[in-house]
Amino acid sequence: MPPDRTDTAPGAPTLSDVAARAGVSTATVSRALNAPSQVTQATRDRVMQAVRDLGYAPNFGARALAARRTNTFGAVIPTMDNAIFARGLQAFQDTLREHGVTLLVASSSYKPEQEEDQIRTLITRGAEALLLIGHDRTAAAYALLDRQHIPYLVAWAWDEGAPRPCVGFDNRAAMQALTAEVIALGHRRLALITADRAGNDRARARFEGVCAAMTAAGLDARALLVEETPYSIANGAAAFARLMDAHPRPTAVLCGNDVLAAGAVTQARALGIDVPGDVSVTGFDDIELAAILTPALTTVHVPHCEMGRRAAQMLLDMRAGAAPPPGLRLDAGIAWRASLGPPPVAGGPG
Amino acid sequence: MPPDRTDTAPGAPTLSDVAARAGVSTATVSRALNAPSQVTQATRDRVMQAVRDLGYAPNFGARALAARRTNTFGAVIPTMDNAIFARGLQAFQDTLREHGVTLLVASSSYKPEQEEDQIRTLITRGAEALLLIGHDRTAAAYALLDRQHIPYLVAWAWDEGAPRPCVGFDNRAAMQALTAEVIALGHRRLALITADRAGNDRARARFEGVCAAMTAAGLDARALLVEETPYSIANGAAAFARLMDAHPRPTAVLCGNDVLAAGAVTQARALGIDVPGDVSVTGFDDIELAAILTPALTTVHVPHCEMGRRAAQMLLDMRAGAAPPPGLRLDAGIAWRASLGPPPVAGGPG
DNA sequence: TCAGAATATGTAAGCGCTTACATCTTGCCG
DNA sequence: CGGCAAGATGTAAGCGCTTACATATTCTGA
Repeated sequence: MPPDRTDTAPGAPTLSDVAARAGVSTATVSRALNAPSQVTQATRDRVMQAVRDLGYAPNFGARALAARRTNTFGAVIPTMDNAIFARGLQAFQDTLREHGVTLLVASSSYKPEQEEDQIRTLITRGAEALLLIGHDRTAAAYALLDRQHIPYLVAWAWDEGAPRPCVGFDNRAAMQALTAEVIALGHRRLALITADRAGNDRARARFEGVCAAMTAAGLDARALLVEETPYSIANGAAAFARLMDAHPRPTAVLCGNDVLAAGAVTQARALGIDVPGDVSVTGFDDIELAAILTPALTTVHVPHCEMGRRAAQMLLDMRAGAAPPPGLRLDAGIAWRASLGPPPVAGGPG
Repeated sequence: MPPDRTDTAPGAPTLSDVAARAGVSTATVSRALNAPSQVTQATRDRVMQAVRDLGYAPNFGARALAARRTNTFGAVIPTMDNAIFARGLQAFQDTLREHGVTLLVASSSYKPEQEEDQIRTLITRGAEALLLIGHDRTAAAYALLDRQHIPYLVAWAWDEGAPRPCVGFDNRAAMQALTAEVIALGHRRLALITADRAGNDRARARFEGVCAAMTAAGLDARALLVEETPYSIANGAAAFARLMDAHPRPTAVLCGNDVLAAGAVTQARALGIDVPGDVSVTGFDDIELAAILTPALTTVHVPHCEMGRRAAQMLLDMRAGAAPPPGLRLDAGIAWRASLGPPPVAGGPG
């Protein structure tokens, strides 16, 4: 006979409430829930009925504590404000779910200390593996990850000889390729609207890509006009406005991502500047927004979904004890749309 | 002297590892972490040093189990794919954080069974209160919430005499007001692109608002062309294309939200249809996208931030034992932009 | 019919933490 | 200088669950 606790439970129902109601032990309830095949059909039915009657929901903390596993992964992304990480993360999550793993997402607002905090929070909540964006973070954050023996993977960035497992594309090479196309169209006076480069290796790599392309084409990279501002449409618009005050004006404004580019394109309209007739604009990321802007944005296409899927697979393997895999490089191509064209003849009114 | 456990801990460091290293008991470590004022400065320093040395991160589950509180709230939103809920949720989260509460977010993909699942998951993970979107959900979901004694709040919807605490705006009235303006501009042939109305009381309310405005203006609501499709830009575009095949064509296409409207506007351009010259388009929600579309979208402005803040405050009060508050009605106005104008003269080419 | 295998269920020991309570210091006052 | 309040720290009992192990119970074949 199962133990018959006093049934004056005032709080939420627990396993033993269910056990009492079903007339079995807590062990049997636990098995009925987690390993149904080990329990008689009849018993199982009784247990399930009790679960339903009581509106029982297991206590995750207690379960994790006892079972010493959580089936939970974590991801810390810089921001949820825009859609940059949305699609990749969705694919990541979907793949994890197929393997019975829940994803917890936190955001760092591009602040290193906050990222460290969020990593700690996710560990605290039982994350068995973590997805992180880019390589830049505090030594303390890496130390914490090591001390806790948490497998982690850097995504949205692939670098030659990176010392950590990573999956992504070569930000530098992709931006260099796009810039080379811009230059090939005849543009000579270039500008870049970039996110803050401090603490953001992807932004730095993209900046370097622009410089490399200029140098390779025989242009002076020091002549690149640079506006640095946090990612947002409004900031992109403001930065674009500042660039249009330069003399001579740039004929092409490269943007560190599509959100900044959206601001640039919108601001161009407000200023009565034709894109791409007067000024060309390019983005980076190829989020949904890029295609519905007017004009539609020429941008670097990032393989969001594949990256998310691969990241999930790699982390699952690592949790299972696989050796840290080598970096996985994915291709980022160019999505050609309307916002990029040749410069105005005679270099424009600048 | 504190107990000196064997220090061959292979896994992540625990409280007693920290205690051993600092030369104190686990109770003292716990206090140093949670109630620093109860511990001598010297002891506290020693503990903190040990925490740092070991890379200790507390175990949330164990803590929740012992302390019987989690300081965690949950929210189940229909989707994270688009930005509809982003701003409100951000405000909700920010307000909670000010009060030391962490937010866990889950999404239901507009599926009732999945929502029930997610509610259960959040409860399982220790949510002490829940934010839900709209009133429509399974009886089982409500039963579960009651049985678990979880305070919850319905947001993004306010209804006359709703039987549950809610905070939001009157979807029906807002859509009716916008439709009345459309009609006042001279439009007579109206169409509506709406999300699936089954299981979505907001979508139904908005539909009813359109009908009510038509009836009030002496038009036959049965003449309203309705396209029902899940929220997405692509679906909005497809629905718009179908509507443009109607004879006679509608002169105004109302959309159940801004995402559908973005699809409609984009598709109009693709079809060579001028907005608002040939056809007017309106949205609902006033997300960031609305302002940067071409033409910018006339839409219903929703007080996202205030709603999020108020929701947080109400739920915090409820957790503290306050009686369920009466529904809180916020105002939703109209954001006038370029996509709405008078119908073409002579009713257009339809 | 019965031993022994296979299956179903119960018992009870923690998982890592918090906290009521007990114990030990310290400081202060008469 | 004793005694006691106040403060600092230690002890140990669980929180709700899983799971190794022990204990029925049923089934199988000779």
